[in-house]
Amino acid sequence: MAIEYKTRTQLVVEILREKILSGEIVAGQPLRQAALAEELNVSRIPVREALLQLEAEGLVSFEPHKGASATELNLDQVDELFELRAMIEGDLLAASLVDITDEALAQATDILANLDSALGKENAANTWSELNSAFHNCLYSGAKRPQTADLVNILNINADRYIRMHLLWAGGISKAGPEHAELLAFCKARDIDKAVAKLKQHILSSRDEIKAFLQQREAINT
Amino acid sequence: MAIEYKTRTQLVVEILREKILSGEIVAGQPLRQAALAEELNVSRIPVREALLQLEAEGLVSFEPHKGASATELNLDQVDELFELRAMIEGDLLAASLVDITDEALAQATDILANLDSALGKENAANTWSELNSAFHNCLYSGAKRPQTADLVNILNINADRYIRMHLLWAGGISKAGPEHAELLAFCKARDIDKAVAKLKQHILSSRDEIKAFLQQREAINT
DNA sequence: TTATAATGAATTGTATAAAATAAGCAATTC
DNA sequence: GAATTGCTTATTTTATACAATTCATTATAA
Repeated sequence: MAIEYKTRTQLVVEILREKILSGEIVAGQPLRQAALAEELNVSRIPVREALLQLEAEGLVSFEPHKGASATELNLDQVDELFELRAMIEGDLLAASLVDITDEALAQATDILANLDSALGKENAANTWSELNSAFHNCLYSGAKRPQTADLVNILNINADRYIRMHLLWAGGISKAGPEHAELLAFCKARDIDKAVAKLKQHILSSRDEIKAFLQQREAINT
Repeated sequence: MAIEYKTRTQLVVEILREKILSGEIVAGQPLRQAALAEELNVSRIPVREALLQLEAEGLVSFEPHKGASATELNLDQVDELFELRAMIEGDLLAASLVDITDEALAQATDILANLDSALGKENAANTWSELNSAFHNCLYSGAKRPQTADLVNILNINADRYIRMHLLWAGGISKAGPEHAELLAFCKARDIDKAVAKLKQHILSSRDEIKAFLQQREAINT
């Protein structure tokens, strides 16, 4: 595998994205260009460009002359985000299952095994969400829809913030394990309707768990 | 009305976006930072940042150390893009019609009148696509879904490139006029199912016209 | 002849310095 | 004393200068 060169901007994007997703950078907190530049030992230009890219991903908001901050997490966004995901990913899965390869399904099976064993271990939230993305992307690999796949990835980066928070504080999405298994079974049977229904239900049930958790937290913090 | 300050980057974004949408910057053509900077009388930094933003919108592709270029238009993308739009905008319209205001519907009626009279006049492509966006956004105004609305806008910016090209070369989307009128009638009757079906059919029929046109052009150019 | 390495011009990426802007505080006016 | 104006400072935005990379071209060797 070829090692790929990365510009400083790309590196800064990855570092900041990870810090935001993991919660190390807390929502709302201002992101000072000079401070980040010094901390990461680069100039402010790559920091600026990285912040701009993260804004496009929805993780950062950027106001002219006022600077950037990690976007806040809130209940209304969860609804919108997860419903968008259910709709788009459902459509993508349907398109994918028409001619998904057996290799892709076998790979998904492998990932699922790792996913189950990841829970409870060190750094569970990070590895879990990475494997979770890999699992879903694997199922979507049959659809030749690069633009839709890109869009799904952006939405998932945002959903990831909530999922990781939930994993971290509540220990996990309780129903995810069995739901993944059922989903994969329907995919292997090439039962498109049932697979899509299960996927949508899976996404919406994680939404419900996350919303319930957020509501609980909000109640405590008031 | 308050005058709003704009950074150079924002101005460059707007100028370049318009040039790409209007076809003045042709797809595939490399966008040299130094040349653009000199032409617009700014330094390369705002040009770079503008190009990055346009990449996030999908109008430009940016490869490290190789530079930027306006993305190419092609048939496969049309399919994906317009099908995504049909699905997402259909969903958004359904959510909107539940509690859309009469003012919004009246405004849509006004816009529609202007839309019909815009065809054939000078700069038809530009004003038409602007009014077209305004019309659709008006119908979606009842849905309180800011994230989805943002997404729809990004998709529409991309679709705009094809629509304008088609308007410019073929004189217009032939069925758009009557379809808009029917759509608005269903909305006023608050018939959600029929309105959504009409909207989807409207988006997909413009897709078909554009695809047919592109295929024709491809056939000529080979 | 062909493949490979060296060269240099063009271009992008990054650092640093200068300019522009916003927000808060002091000075002034009414 | 309230409101406005003018400064001060922190921060962002932009310009300029330099470093790194790519790509095309030429030179060299097998």
